[in-house]
Amino acid sequence: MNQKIVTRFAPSPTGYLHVGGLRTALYAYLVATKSQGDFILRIEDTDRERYVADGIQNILESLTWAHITPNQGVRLENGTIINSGPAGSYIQSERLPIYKKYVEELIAKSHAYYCFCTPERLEEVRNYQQEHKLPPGYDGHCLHLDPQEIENRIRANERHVVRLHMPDSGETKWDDVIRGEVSFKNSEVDDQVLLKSDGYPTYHLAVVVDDHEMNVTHVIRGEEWISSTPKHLKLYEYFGWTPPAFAHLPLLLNSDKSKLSKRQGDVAVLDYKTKGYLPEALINFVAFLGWNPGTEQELFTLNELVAIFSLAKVNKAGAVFNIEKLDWFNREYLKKLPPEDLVDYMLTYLPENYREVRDREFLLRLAPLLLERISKGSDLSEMYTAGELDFYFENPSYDASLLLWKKLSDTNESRELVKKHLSEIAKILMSEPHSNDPEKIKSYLWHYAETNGKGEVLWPLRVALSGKEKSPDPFVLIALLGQNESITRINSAIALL
RNA sequence: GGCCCUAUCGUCUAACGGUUAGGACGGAGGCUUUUCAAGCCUUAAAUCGGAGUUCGAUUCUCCGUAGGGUCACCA
Repeated sequence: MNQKIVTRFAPSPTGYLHVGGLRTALYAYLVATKSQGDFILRIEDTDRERYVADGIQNILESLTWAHITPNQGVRLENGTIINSGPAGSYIQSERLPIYKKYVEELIAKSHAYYCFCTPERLEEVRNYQQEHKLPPGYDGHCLHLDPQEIENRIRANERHVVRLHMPDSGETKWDDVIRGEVSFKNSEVDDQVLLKSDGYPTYHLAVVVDDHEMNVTHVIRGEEWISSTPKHLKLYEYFGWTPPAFAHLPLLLNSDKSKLSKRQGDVAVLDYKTKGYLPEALINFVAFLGWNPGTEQELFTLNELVAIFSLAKVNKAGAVFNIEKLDWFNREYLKKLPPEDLVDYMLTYLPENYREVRDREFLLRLAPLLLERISKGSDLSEMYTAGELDFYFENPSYDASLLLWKKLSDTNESRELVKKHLSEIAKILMSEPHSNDPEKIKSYLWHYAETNGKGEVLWPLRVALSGKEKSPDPFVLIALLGQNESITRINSAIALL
């Protein structure tokens, strides 16, 4: 691929970055990076009412966490927000004069016109159209205003907007990278507002002007933009610009197939971070929502995705965001974590004081045991809350009857038998010369268990060590706890019986 | 309602117009086993419906149906 591709991700800072946005950003990043082109981050903050103060921060944090980093426009460098590139500012609210200039050009060419209609009148028009089942859209009321009247009303400071003048015949079509040819009749496209009465551009104007000024070659965005693409195409035509390629991505869906929303689970990227999903897992998962490599490989690093990704293999139908599959990806990536990282990961989901109780060596042994039983960090927090983790850090307390294997009835004879086994095991553990050699100990214990009945020996031993009905096996626990602590726990069990 | 988009297992998806319609997640069963987890093996599960084109449609066309998107001085 020798064409240098320029893509952009252009969120508006109205809250948090959600996973759908993450996928859009990912695809745009992959396509640009693959061609060694530019991936721009632009902030579309032309709606002052929905503006959220730390919106930009949240977007950048989310992308940085996911390793999707723009090389132009707004980005994070050493924790501070920078905004730079050949096009000047990449925050639209700082580009107002540019939009104004282009709007004036459009008006001069009669491709746009002033409109003085009040919100109330527009509301009435809408209601009328709805009642009479007419196609919706602006009725052209201000299209043919007398130039002198326009001038007077503007001079009188009457509130006004500027609208795009769509032709009433013909059609607008384009060859969508993902969907093939899409076309709309011009008469069915609304005379969209381009410049609002507060002097800010609408999305439709700003996106076209900026994509052009920033040399964007591929517009990669969600399917919800399909129906406004004709307006954008008309603007390119009116300005005499070559339009970029358009790729409209399939939507991400809730399990009921509606557009992915907060109601049915987490949608914010940082929520997934908080829950303990690894960025590699989220990225890998989200990459597969609407795309596949055409092979049976499912695990890809970001760089591998860069190498193999292609818009040509993106499919058209919406994709349900299936958290179970995400969990699987996360488990796969958890398995790949180096031991030290695993400990740090585990520790962030356990109470502070837990790291004081045990030394690093112990935690290094513990982490794989725990991580094998969860999908994500928040599962650990839940296990802790449920009291399932305490025995790793302190002597467990439990009912003596738990020490009896299911095949033994709770009689004095049984208790004596268990007591005998535990005493024998304690002896084995205390005896030299196999101290501190888990493998040696295991072979001795295994031998004892095989000759005396595995269930009758191993079950009470495991319970003595864990105090739980379910836990890792006793050999693993002895290796984890060490000989001395194991003996202590066994003796406590004997005392219980 | 107008316009637009979409349609393969429950979910993500694969299949030059010719396959026993494949894989993954999840499910079920089994092996292993003192319990749990992991691992391994096995298994159930899909081409929305109807026409047409064709020797042959999951695949191409049309019509239905269903779902979704969009119809703001929001993006």
